[in-house]
Amino acid sequence: MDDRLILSNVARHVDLDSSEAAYFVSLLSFRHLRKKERLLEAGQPCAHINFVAAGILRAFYQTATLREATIMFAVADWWITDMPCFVSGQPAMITLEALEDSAVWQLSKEDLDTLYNKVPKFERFFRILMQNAYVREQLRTLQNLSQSADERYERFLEKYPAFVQQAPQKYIASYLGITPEFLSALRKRRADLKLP
Amino acid sequence: MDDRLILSNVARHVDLDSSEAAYFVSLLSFRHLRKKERLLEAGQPCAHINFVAAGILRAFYQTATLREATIMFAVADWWITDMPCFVSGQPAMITLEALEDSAVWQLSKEDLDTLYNKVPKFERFFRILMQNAYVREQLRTLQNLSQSADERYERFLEKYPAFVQQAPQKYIASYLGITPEFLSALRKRRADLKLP
DNA sequence: CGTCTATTTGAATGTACTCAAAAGCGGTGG
DNA sequence: CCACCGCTTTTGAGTACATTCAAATAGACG
Repeated sequence: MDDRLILSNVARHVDLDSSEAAYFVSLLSFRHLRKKERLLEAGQPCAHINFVAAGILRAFYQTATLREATIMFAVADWWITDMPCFVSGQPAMITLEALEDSAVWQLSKEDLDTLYNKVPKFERFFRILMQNAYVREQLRTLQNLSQSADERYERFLEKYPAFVQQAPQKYIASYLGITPEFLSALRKRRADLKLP
Repeated sequence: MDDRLILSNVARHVDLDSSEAAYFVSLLSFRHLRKKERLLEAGQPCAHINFVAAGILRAFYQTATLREATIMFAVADWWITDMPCFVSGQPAMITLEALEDSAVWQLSKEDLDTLYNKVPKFERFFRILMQNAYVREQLRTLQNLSQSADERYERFLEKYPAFVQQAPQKYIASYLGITPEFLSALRKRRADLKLP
């Protein structure tokens, strides 16, 4: 399997020598996913953190009223898991599903704990990863609080043009916290304003 | 100054020997804040991460329409800063204000970077801190997306009873993403349902 | 006590949702 | 190759949740 992408991802924040890199790679397992296949199902134990090697995944939460809230999308070069449950050991609350044929590297919680102890550089790596994730999530909260659905959609288009290509509209709506019908109406209004 | 609280906070995740603890404390500076005094003002450089030793702080963002979005509250034993700007070096987007007379320990970005290198255990400590912050923020996003204002207020009461005592209602409203008038109406409705 | 700010109240408005149905689109099998 | 099936997106009418604005009331602090 081609481990260059994940190694270059790690190399963005820490320098590994070749034996550290080899050890890290030895802990990973590679997995293919068909479109609509699930990497994690709500209720199951969340034992892995996943690095997307190819394709696109979606993390979503099934609400009480049988609706879905999309937590995040992850394309190649992104990490994704149910972090609350990965950390706490509780059963997963979210489901991870492939939006198209995809491939991931998986690292188990036990192996990650071992890795932290054997190669402490990974403490730094995941510290930076968590820090960035926190920052992204906080900015998202800020936008949810201070902006209208229309503005949030605008920011989403700017920030994640890749997702707009690859994710069905109804999932984008559920990421923005609006109904698909309303997103459709927003888009129509935008088109009417700009084209004629 | 009494450094026991901050040392016990660190001790929750990593064990420091006495020289490491002494070194850590030597990097901290202590600061008192009067009620309404600001520890950080939007537009200024965000040079410090802060540990609340006493009192309560609020982090808020001033929106385009001159309204405020409350990002978080922090009581004693919590860490707070404008993380996006602390990390990136950009000018602060948020303001940190004391809701009552308070006291904080401050650690500068440069000193923290030095600390990471001299005492790598702090990589682990802040990795866990960032991880917890990310998890909290993601759960908040989830609630914002999937719950009504009424439910969000209910969860807030359960999760942060301390804040409800200490923060004025209008700030709680702006944390929940609703207007003070609407929170007042919600509370009235709750009272009418439960008391008679 | 008086002033200033926070909270409450109420009416009118707007933003986003629900429900239902039609139209569009993609994949699959005949 | 195209016709059909299932799923996504669009459209529209009626409704609910939350906001705005204005004014009254209540609380905090000097």
